[in-house]
Amino acid sequence: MKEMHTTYDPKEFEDRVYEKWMEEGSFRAEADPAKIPFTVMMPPPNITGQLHMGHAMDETIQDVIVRFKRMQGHSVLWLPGTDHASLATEHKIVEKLRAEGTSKEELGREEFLRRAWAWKEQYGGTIISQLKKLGSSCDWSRLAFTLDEKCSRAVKEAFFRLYNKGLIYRGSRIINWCPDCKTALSDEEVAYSEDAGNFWYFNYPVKGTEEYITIATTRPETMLGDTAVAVNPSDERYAKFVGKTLILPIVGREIPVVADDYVDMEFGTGAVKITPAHDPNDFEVGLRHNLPMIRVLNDDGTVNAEGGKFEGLDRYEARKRIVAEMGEKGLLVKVEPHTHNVGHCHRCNAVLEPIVSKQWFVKMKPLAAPAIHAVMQNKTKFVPDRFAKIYFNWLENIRDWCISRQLWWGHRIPVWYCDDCGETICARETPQKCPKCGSERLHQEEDCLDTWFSSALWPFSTLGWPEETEDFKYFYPTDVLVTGYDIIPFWVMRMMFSGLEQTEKVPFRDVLIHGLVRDEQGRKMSKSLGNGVDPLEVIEKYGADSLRLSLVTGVAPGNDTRFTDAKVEASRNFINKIWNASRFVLMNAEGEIPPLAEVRLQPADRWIISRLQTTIREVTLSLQKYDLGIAADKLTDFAWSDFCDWYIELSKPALYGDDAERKRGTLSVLMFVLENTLKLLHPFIPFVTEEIYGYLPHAKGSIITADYPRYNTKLAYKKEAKAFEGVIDLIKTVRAMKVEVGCPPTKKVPLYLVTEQKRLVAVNKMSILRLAGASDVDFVESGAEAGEKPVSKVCELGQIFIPLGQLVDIEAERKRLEKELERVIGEIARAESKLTNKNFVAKAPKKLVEDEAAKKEKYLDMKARIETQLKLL
RNA sequence: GGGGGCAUAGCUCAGCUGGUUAGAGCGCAUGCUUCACAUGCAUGAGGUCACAGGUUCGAGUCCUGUUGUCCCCACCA
Repeated sequence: MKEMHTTYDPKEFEDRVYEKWMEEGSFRAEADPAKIPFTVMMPPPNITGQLHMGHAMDETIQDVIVRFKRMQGHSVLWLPGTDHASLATEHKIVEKLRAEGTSKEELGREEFLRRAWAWKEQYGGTIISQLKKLGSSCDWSRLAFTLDEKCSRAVKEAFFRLYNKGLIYRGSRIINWCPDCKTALSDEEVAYSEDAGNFWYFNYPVKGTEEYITIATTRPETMLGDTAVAVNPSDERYAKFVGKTLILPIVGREIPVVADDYVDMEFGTGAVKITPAHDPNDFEVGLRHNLPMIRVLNDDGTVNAEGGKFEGLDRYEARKRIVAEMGEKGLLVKVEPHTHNVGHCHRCNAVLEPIVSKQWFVKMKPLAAPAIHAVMQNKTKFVPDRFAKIYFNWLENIRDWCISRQLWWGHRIPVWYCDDCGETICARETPQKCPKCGSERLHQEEDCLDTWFSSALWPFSTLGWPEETEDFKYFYPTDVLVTGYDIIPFWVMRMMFSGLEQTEKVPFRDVLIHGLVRDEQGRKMSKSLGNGVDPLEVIEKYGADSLRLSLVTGVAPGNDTRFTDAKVEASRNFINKIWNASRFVLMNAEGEIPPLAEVRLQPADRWIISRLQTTIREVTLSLQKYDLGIAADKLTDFAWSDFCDWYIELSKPALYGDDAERKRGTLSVLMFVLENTLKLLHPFIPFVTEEIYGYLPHAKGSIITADYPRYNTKLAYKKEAKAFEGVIDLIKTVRAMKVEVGCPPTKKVPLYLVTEQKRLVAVNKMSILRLAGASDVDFVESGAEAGEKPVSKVCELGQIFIPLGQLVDIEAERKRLEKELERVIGEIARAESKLTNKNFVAKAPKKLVEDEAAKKEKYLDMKARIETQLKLL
């Protein structure tokens, strides 16, 4: 047999183990009718992305679930992929081109796309290799990309269907425009932040009078596009002006004063300049009052021809000059500092401009309704369910989705226009001629679709939809979607309504939501703060298993968590423990080890086997509920405390003793428990468990495809396990007594026991001596037989006496006993108060009442013993 | 303005549908170099579960309110 290294060294085997899994095809999914499918779609990371801690956690959670289900015998498909991330990627490539001294306009669409694909080939794979480092057991043979042929086909199909149902339309509306990226954005892609700015108060002269109306604005440059001033209809201050005409300063345009409820009398001056082309609210006012819309900004944020002499200036330069000119004209009343929420581009952080523009939209109301119902009817469940509320809140307040982007890297909108008759044609394939006039002079819509339009189809586009492929039939709908709460509006919601609309099924049964990984101080990890921790560096230092375990322990679903080195270290220490415990078992494993069924089990054996069964049940239940943190907690507790600290220590007398049969029996139990523990641990720490599994003499195949342990009632040994807890309690009590009286732990002491469990103690005598640091155990009827000046303590098995002679400080011993007595009396009082409560006895479950009565008896017995001992002192 | 989270040991956090003496890790104290592991072992100190009410035989857990704190959405030009 190969020898295990003396220390746990993940670098030595992690890559090798992953290679082995790949070679064995362990991740490959098959549509096996004999099995129950279990499907998870990986949230596709952006091809531009680097693996960050958020991914690491998301991936780990999925991998734990997927490995668990695979071991349970499901036909598991975990489908990986990447997102073309149209805006993010295009932004990157544009920057690269700029550095090379060229631009996308210069290259033209075709050449630009060629470069983009080349870029994708070169860098798009990095995140994939990083996922492998983490141990992700996804089916790489099905690797998808939102811009590949399969997904593109689905996108066209979905668009086509929505268009024909009238759920996609083109129209001029106020949208969020990024002057840097030069594209429209959806409402969800706007990031608001409180920015310091100013409030400029301007006087607008009333035509033909000496009077003015004072308005306040945060964006003076938009005045170039003002087409009215609005006041509240019930505002008496301005009643006389309604219907009058103002002269827009600088521009000289005559604009009306209109009355509209939208205006808040309390805010600012109570008079609002109206710029319908550059503000969503003004846009609405403009529609109500039939105001002209005058767009004054170009796509790059400079002033256009409508701005007269300001044409060509950047918006901020124009702002400065306009303010200056208003000042010169004596129309600037005052300037106040003012912080307000400003929308920024999700991608490049530039300040967005609301601009009226012709774009494509998805009509949301008809799509949102079924998505709401599906969750209400529990067809899809959020875990934790509080996120359903957030989901509802979003969908109930949803507005139409702007899906067109003025970008090239993405799915080009499948719409063509006829150059002759102007007909709009939506088609799956490029049409040859206009169906209306027959003209062959057609040109395709220039715009691309929002990246999220293709992501929304991810659960089924990756399976070949709209074709009824084997994969689609077998693996769809998927079982669980794992993602962070920040993605609900972008993605979860859109997959839900898209899935329901296109496939008439919910795309997933459960949505498992996790929180954010924060830094040590609880701050969001971000590029600008530079506080992000690179998962790959952590893997390099501690191994992937340690990182994985640290990311799921002590974490509740949906809650944020902090990443600390200390946590990873704790995980590493645990894994090292497992490594060494395994090494211990294997070092002692000599000769033929009989299977568990052929072994006569000792009380300690039954105890650890029982504990294992309990752990199997608890861990399985927790994992089924997606309580990974609880599962990991129970598991580490069992493995470290019960197995390593107790059972292995208990096993040593047998292993080092002369009784060959008992030794083989103990080895059998050690091997059985170790193997099962490794299996339970495998989803969390796959590499090290696979590596150790390879050393087990009985193990067949790989642990990744082994059967997950099942709770076995026959091995539960509930009563015996409970009885054995008494032995553990005895050992702990003796240890504590020795420490309390200052007896050196190395000094072996004789024990005298008053107990009714003589057999149990006798059978475990060697272990008790070893673990408690005792020289001998004798049974007595009372403390009087326990030699000179014994200290005593009651424990579950009865009462322990240790004659310590000189070592004992009588006064200290009395105090100790009195304190103990006090505690016991307190417990008796507590139990009694419950038992004398008629309502408790009548209404509480019988079991609880019985337990309470038993407890009282136990404490009464203890009390009597302590009192006797006090008298003896 | 709307929605949501959090408040439990010095620190970071678990605690499911109400029922043990409220737990873990780290830290702290004390003691252990024996052959799996000092990335270890043992023992221990440390909590009026934010506050006030309520429901209940019974509340860290459910309800109402208060305070503090964080997040998301909307947004006053």
